[in-house]
Amino acid sequence: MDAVFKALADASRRKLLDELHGNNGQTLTQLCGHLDMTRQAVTKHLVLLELANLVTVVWHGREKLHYLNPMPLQEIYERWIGKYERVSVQTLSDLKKHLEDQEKG
Amino acid sequence: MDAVFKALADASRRKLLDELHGNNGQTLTQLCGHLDMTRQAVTKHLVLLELANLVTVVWHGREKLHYLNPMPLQEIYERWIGKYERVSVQTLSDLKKHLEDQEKG
DNA sequence: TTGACATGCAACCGTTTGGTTGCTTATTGT
DNA sequence: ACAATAAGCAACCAAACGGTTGCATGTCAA
Repeated sequence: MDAVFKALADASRRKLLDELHGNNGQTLTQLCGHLDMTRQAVTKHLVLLELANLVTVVWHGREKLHYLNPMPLQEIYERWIGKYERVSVQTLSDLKKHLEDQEKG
Repeated sequence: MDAVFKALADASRRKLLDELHGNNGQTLTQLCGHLDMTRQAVTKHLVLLELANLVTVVWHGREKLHYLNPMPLQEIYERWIGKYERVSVQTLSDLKKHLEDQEKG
């Protein structure tokens, strides 16, 4: 879980996921074309994505094909974000107003 | 968006959100009770959560009350995670198998 | 076979992060 | 009035992060 959140914390890595979402199975050099940094930097980002299981690699000769794996994202939603759904947004603004009025009066 | 992902990247901060989810409106010292670090460290975490708009603060005398705001989480789901929902998980394993068979034969 | 191409590995570097300590300020309750 | 409580501010530190450069390895195609 921590690895997934960490992986998502960087904009370049989210961009890589976006690229694969648009065109799955790209090679490393293809992915490098979308980002303004060296191949090695992209490699490092991809390693983190692989560790988080967000990207799976298939070697094809000398080419490394990258595939998006959305499973961890669904898990994060189901097991983490989902539980915050029922927190009332109204509750907060109501309470804030209440306290402010209380201090004035 | 980036601030939210960054805020969620740390386990201590996610724990703080969890604590507020269980018991909303806690003071700073209350929140410190749940984490094994100094008050100042917790403050820093809370600042990031506030910047990400995940936590809203209401001052009440000398006490700082913290409230969970789940809105950014819902936005992340709707505007980011949601779009990955339709990526077929099957596609990947199928392709992987295909390529592996291809290389053997 | 050999050159070009796709990738890996390792060392290095500045900045950010997560935490600490020490001190200050402001509110509260007796 | 004053001691205790709740919190803020600033400096400092080690480790992690995001990126670079230089070189090595393996595969393909002419």
